[in-house]
Amino acid sequence: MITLAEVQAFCTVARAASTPYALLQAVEGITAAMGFRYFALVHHIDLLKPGSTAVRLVNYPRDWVDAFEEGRLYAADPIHRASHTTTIGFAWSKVEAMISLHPRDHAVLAAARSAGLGDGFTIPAHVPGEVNGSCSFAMRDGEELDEEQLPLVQLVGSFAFEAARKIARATIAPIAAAPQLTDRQIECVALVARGKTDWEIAKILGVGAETVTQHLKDARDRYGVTKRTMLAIRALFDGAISFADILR
Amino acid sequence: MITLAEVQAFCTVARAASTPYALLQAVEGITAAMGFRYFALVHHIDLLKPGSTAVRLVNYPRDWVDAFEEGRLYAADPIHRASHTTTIGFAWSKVEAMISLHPRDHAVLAAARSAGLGDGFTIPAHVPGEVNGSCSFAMRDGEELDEEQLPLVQLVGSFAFEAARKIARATIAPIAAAPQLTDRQIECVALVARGKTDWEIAKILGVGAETVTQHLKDARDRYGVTKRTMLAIRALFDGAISFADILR
DNA sequence: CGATCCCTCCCCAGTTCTGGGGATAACGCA
DNA sequence: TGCGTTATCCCCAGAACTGGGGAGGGATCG
Repeated sequence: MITLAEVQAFCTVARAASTPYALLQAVEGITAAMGFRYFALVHHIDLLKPGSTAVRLVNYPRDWVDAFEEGRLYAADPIHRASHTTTIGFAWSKVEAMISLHPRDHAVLAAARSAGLGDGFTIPAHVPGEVNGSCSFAMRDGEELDEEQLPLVQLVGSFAFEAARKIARATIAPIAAAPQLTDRQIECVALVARGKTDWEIAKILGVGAETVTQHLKDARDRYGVTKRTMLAIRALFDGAISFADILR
Repeated sequence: MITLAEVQAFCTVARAASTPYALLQAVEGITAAMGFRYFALVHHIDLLKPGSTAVRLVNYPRDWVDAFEEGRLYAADPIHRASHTTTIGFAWSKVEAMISLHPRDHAVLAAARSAGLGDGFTIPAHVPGEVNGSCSFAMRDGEELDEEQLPLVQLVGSFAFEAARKIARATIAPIAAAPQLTDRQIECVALVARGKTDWEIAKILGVGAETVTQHLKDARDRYGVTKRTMLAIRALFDGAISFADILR
């Protein structure tokens, strides 16, 4: 059982780490201290792509890492997908309650188990405009999570990811600086995201159709995209609009 | 000084809270126990807009709340802006090191102080595709933060926000059960979400353009939508595709 | 075996979007 | 006062999407 003091000590060390290796050692130590066997501190993108400088600190079983990269699961992995739906850590056993699992997902989970991974706990790490990431800790197959300890595990995960992010920040290019849309542009984009045509949006806002077309033209320019679909999704991603605005 | 056990107890209570009022009471209790005076658990959007299902639990001084809403600071507030750049909590005194402050921002901070707010600690809460949010705790002006305690404060903030998010979600009528798309349909939708045209998708997948058009036609039918933008967003919402699939 | 689903391809007519050009007026800021 | 930003409106041509229709082949399941 780990103590709060140990977590704070880890936090201090992690914050001070200036190289991935230094952080890796600190994470290795705390992982064992928390009773876990494996950890994975990653951004959810293709980590093998040349030129990638994303966060990647992993000690998962070799077989599973290979299978994961083989299958390009960065985005598709059910644990990662589940981490996109919450702000706090969750046990892997709860994933079924968080997202709907495709048969393919069950296959992924089974493959992870057969590679030696047991239950685990994943802490999401999102920053608007940056690639999503997460910090996971896992047991060997057959071992059980210590529920009591999970809040501290969550703290460790958050600190570890932020430390890794700080180290990588110098080299990670943000997806793109989130441009600021005007109020009117946001209103138009929100309605686009609801599947409205320019003409319908114009009726709703009480302006001319040409005006709406112009607002959307400007908004596309700001994001540097050429399709209204991309516009809606980018606006969603950085929080200019939200699902709550769109779906009812 | 609060203990980990108290945090865990709060977590249990918060998780069980099914109404904003129940959560409010729990947050009030823990705020005092942590030695803070004020809290603000909010989404960074216009909280007065009718029909909003956003999170909003606040006990800031009345003057400041009014000034805040008057100035529509939801996304412009320097504390909120700073919270958009990190995954872990931060003391307000560190904001200058996180973002560049305009004279306007200094005015905002001065106004908050003169309304009675002292130093504070803010925990960001981001979920891709949702409005950004945060949970802040603040002292009276003149009092000092207890550095030792901040990790626990961060935990409390995370749990509180997630609990509020859960309650806010429950008030939204559940969306129609997610239809299952075929593999090919999902591939097409993922590329649509990246702003590709049918012709481009056809080239990427190595099939005829008519085939892609057909897959997207079928996918729209399954979701009961008529626009590819809606299709992409619905698929995003229920996890058929993810932001990581789209943005790199 | 038949039924059902999935993937593939095709045609067509009408609607909608996109990227070029324009323009005017109002507002705040320096 | 001038400059930038925002919001509003207008025209046009070509590209893209949408909703109808139809059709063949393969896999799976009862």
